[in-house]
Amino acid sequence: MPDLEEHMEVLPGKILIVDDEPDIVEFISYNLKGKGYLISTARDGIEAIRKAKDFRPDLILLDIMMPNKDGIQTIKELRLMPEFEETAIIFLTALSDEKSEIEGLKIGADDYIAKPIKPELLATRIRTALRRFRKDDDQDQKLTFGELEINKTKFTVTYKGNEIILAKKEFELLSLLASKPGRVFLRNEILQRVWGTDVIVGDRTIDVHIRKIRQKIGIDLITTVKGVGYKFEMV
Amino acid sequence: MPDLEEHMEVLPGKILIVDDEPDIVEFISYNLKGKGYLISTARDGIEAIRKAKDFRPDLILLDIMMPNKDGIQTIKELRLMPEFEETAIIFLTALSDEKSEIEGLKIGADDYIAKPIKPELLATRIRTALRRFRKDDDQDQKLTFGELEINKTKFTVTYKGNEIILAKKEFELLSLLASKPGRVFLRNEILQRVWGTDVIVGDRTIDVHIRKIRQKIGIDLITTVKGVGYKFEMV
DNA sequence: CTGCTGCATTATCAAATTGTTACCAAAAAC
DNA sequence: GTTTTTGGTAACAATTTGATAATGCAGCAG
Repeated sequence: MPDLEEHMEVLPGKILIVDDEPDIVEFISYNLKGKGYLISTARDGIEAIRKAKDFRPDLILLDIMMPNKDGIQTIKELRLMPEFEETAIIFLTALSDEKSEIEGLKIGADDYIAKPIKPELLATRIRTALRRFRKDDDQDQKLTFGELEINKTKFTVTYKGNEIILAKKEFELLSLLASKPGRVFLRNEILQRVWGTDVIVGDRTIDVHIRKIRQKIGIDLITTVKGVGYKFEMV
Repeated sequence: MPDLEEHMEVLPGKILIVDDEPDIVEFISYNLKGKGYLISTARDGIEAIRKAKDFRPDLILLDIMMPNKDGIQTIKELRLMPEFEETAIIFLTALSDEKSEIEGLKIGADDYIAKPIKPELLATRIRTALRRFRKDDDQDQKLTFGELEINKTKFTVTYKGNEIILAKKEFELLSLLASKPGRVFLRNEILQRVWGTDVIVGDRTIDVHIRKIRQKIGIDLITTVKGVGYKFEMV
C-alpha cells in the first residue's frame, strides 16, 4: 500500500466506526489509526449512540444494515440531538443498496461509501467531510500561497503585502485556478465554472483575462498548458 | 420532490449529453444543470468524441440511434482511448430497442435508460454511476514507475525530480504506453487510441513523437518491437 | 439626460508552439 | 544482399496563445 503519510495535514479527528462485522471494523480502524485519527467502535445502533455520547466523534462511519437498530434509524436519532447536529456522518453501504442510500441522504448523511471499502477513497472522503464541517466557522475564507493571499470573503488579493485590485471576472478566474494548485483546468471547464453554462463567449476571452491577471500580479503564477488549459502554480 | 440540493454541490460532475434530437438534449440539459452538473452536448457520435476529448466528462449520456456514428460504434471507440476507459457511460434507448441494450452493455456501457426519460430516474442513475467511478478529486491521478511519474491531473512528467514538459500528443502517447507497462501496443492501435479512428495521419508520425519523448526524458523507456509496435518499460 | 469611467468582450494580428510530412540513413528482418 | 521498418533531421503546416486596441455596456455623478 502506498505511503500517503506525508500528505496528511495535521488535522486529527475522532472517528466512530459502527458496523456489525468485526472484520470490517478492524480493517477500517487499522487504516485510520495509521493516519492519526482517534478511533472508537460500535457493533450496532444502540451501542453507537451510547458511545457517541461520551466519545464525541467528529465523524461517524455508519453501516446501514445492522441488527438491533439499523443505520437509518440511528442517524435519525443522532440528528435529533443537538450535540450531533454538526457531526459528519458517512454511510457504509452495499453496492446494491440503492434505496437506502437515497433514504440516507434525505435524512442527513453527508456522504456514503460503497463496500467493499477502498482505503484511499475512504481517507479522501473523510478528509472532505471533516473539512466541510470545520470551515463553517465564519472566518475569512482565504487561500494562501507563500507571499500571495486570496481572500474570498473580502474579495482581495495581496502579493508581498501589496493589495492588488482584480476585477470580478479576473478574481473568479484566479480563485478557481488557485483552488486546486497544480491541477490543469481545461478551457472548457473554466468557461463553465466562471462564466456559467448558458453564457457563450468567444475563444479569446479567457486569454485576455489570464493576461490581465498575470500583468497585475507581476509574476507568472499561471502556467499555460498548450492545447489543454491553464494551471495555477507557485514557482 | 425532496430537496437534496445542498448535497449536490459537493459532488459536481461533468456530463456530456449526446443525442440527435435537440429537444431531448435540451430537456436533459436543463434538468441536470439545475442540479449543479456541468454540461456539454453533441449531436452525433463524431461530435461526441471530439467534445469528449476536450471536455473530459465524468459521465456520458449516449443515444444509440444517431446519424453519422451510432452509439454502439461511438462507445467502442471511446473505450479504446485511455482517457475514457474509466468514464461512466449510460445509454439512452427507445423502449423497443432491446437488442441494442444488450449489445451496449456487453461493449461497456454502465447502464441504460429507456426513453421517454423520467428526470427522477435519470438523476438517480447518474448519481449511482458517478459514484461508482468517482475519482478522488483531491488526489492526483498519476502513474508512478520508480523515478518516473506521470501526473495526469497536473499534466506533468517528472523524472528524477525534474519536470519534463511534454506536448499534448506526446503526453497522451506516453500515458497510453505507460498505462500497461510491458505490453506491446501495435502501431495501428496507438493511432486509434491516441488520434482516434477518424483522423488519418501518415506512417512516420508516431515515430517522430516517440523520438521526441525519448529525447525529452533522456533515457529509453520506450522499446521498439520492430514490425509490431512499441512498449513502455522501466529498465 | 449626458457624459464619464471601468470592466467584459471581441477583433485582429503577431508570435510561439505543436503536429505532420518528406527525405534519407541506419538497422533489422528476410 | 535485398527488402522492410524505424530513426534522425529539418522543413512545413496547422494550431494555439499572447499582445494590443477597440467596441460595447452598465453604473453613476452631475
